[in-house]
Amino acid sequence: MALTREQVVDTAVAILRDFGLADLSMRRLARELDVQVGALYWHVKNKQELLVDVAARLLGGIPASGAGPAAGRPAPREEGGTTPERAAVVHLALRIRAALVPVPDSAEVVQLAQTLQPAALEPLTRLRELLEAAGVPPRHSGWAQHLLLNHILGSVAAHQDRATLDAVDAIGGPELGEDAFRWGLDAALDGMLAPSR
Amino acid sequence: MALTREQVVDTAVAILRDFGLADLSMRRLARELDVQVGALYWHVKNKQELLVDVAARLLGGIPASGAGPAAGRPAPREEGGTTPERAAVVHLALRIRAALVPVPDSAEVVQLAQTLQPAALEPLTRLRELLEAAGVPPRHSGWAQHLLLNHILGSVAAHQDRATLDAVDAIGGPELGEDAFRWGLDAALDGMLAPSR
DNA sequence: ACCTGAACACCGTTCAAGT
DNA sequence: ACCTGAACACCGTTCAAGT
Repeated sequence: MALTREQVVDTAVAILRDFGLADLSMRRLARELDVQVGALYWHVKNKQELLVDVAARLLGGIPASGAGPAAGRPAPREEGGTTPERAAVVHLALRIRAALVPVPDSAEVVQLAQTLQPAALEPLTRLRELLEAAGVPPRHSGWAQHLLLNHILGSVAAHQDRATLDAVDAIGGPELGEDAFRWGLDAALDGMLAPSR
Repeated sequence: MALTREQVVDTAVAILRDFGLADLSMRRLARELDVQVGALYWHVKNKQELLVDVAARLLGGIPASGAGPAAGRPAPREEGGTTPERAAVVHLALRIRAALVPVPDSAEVVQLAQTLQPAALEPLTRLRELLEAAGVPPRHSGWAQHLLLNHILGSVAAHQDRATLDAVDAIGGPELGEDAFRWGLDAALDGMLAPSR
């Protein structure tokens, strides 16, 4: 039976997950699927388009989660210094990070997809909506979204590079695990949600 | 006369600046220098090492600037809500961004260099020192440095991708210029320098 | 509609051999 | 010490031709 685009994307994700981006070539992909390279180009325009699909699949498993749309009215401050809307942002950010951390070079792939087709990555647009619900004014929510996304992707990349470098050479630098991520996330949110802004 | 490592790095920077990372191949570099490819490998271990040197040169032009070492004692709060130490951080971040923005794909190159040889990029270690001087506790300054660096590199990359995509296709998304950068920088610093942290 | 075979124009890296 | 020539093992993309 005929090859499908889904098979192509599935296999691409599998190669990325198991061997990293350097091994995710069109030729390797074709070999894995037992077809000639040219066959792939009937299902996919080019490699970039394929990587956008890969990124979408990586983030596709993230559920909509609770914390529904309470946009419009300003977020109420709670006694603990946080709000449910802010907690929803934190929760989504952690989910995105958790989805990417186990997949090598996923940060690079997501960044490419984000610049090529921002609308294709639903969880990232949701992040922006949640930021607005948490109190970031709409004229700044795009900036806020980018700040958080850079933090997430930077954290994922550093974490993975750390892991591979440790296995090879063992050089310096701070740990940059989930603790560092939460610290930066909280700091950024504190700043972005400050009453002055 | 003989080729030098400086010539190799200089020419690599020139290619990056004029044509981008996709055109910066060892073969193209050799052609530009009128030598065979193999000759490059006498002066440079491999392409990654070369790119570390390229990144160092891109950031090398940034002067030490004022705001000397006032580390140790806590930063005094001023009436304007800012301190000279904080201003020094902002100033350096803007200098780094300004140095990278005109060079295509420079964010990618710097990120690679930063993970490969963090100590090779002096302005980035200085950024960490300035953050400590501004009040970030040493156990968090590595995290803070990474948060700011991700913001800088993300801003540079988005700005450049924007420019190239606009020339081709014209798709959506926020502007993400220097205004966005300063907004995120101020927000992040507000959070990181908050008394609670 | 879907795929093969083969080509085009590239890569990074190595290394014997030359000067 | 410094470089050439040539090879090895790859790339992404295109496209006539087959079924």
